[in-house]
Amino acid sequence: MVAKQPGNKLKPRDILTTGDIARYCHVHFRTVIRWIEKGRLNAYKLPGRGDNRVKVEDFITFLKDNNLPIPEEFCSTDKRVLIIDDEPAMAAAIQRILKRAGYQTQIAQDGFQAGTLITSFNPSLITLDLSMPGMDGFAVLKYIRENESLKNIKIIVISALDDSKLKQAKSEGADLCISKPFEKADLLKSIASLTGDSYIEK
Amino acid sequence: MVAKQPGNKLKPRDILTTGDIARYCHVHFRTVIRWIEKGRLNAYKLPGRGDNRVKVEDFITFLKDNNLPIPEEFCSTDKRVLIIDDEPAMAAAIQRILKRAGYQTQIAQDGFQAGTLITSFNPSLITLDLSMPGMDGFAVLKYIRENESLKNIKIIVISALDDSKLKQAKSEGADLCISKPFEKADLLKSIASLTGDSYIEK
DNA sequence: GCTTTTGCTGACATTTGTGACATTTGTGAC
DNA sequence: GTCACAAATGTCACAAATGTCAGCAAAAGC
Repeated sequence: MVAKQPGNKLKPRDILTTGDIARYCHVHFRTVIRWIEKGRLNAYKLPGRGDNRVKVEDFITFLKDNNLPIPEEFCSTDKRVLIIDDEPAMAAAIQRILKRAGYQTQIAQDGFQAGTLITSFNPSLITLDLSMPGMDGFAVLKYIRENESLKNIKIIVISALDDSKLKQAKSEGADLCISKPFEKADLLKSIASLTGDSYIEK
Repeated sequence: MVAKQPGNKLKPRDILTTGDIARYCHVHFRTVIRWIEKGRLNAYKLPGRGDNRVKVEDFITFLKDNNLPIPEEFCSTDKRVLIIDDEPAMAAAIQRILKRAGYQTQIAQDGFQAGTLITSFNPSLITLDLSMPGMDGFAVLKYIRENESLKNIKIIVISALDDSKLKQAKSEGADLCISKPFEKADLLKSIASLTGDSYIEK
């Protein structure tokens, strides 16, 4: 039982070296250093020789900014879905469908939970039930769209409300609306269209 | 700066080992020892084997000197207070008092905002109005206390509710209760007692 | 008392930064 | 098309920093 402390192994790598990035991008690490020097890629330096270290989020930002393909290891961040629904049965149903399709999911049953999870779970997409007691779905829409760090989150409204309300939701920031009851395939297709995944019929 | 509450189970770390620093910096502890040997990082040695120990303030100084990112655990030494209140006037009043006393503040006007801010603003203390339409203050208390990453946040309940409700709040996780209307000094004293700051009468 | 974990040391392997220089790529003019 | 030119990228050798490993002993837990 020597060495190899779990703490040093960083399973989910969140700090990268220039060499790591060179391998991911299939370029020479010298090139990576030049990207850093020119400020294209955000990094910080270790004391000694000045070795560069890059946070994964900075790397992802860099990749997105330059339309580079994102390595699979980091794609998991793109498959996180937050389900906002106060009815446990409905939330569980949505969760089951999404989990089976390979998405990571979390359920929020009220506004406070939704808020904590949206910043800590960091989903790339949320499903939002508009008609929840004690929570104004439209306010959530508005807040997300006006918040710089959240505005890129895709939002699918799932609701039993009438068409005029759904139209309003779209105008206030929802990317898509699905009316209850819905088909499993509809949900998966909608998500796939927003995340850029391909939807495979089963 | 460190809270010394009698009920505080989690002893705040103010002395670090090389292993701790290695984990924080995502570096091998051998490297940390070399930083110490070269005098880049201030440390002292224990008698026996000569184990290195680093004071948190020295570590922070080291991080700042070298522009390294500071782990979140050490950011919480800041005086960040989240004010959860749906009445803009009341929230603004509390904010004014706290700002003048040197605290960083943010206001959440509903549960969703409170949730997003509690994980993104990362406050070390929150003031919570229990009686807010559309949000159950007790549910918020419960959620915070049951959540591993939030449970260390201090909570001051500010409410016009009767004593039995305030007692209930305390039993469900509130550190202190203040009944409306309150004196400015009461609020500041309460906060100071929870954060370990000293309260200076003006 | 015991066992397990953690930290130090020294030797060695690997990675990274730097500078100089070669090669490739993109662009616009002809 | 091709030519010249600039910019980006790759290559190389060297030095320095960092990582790895094994053995040992102290520290921590029980």
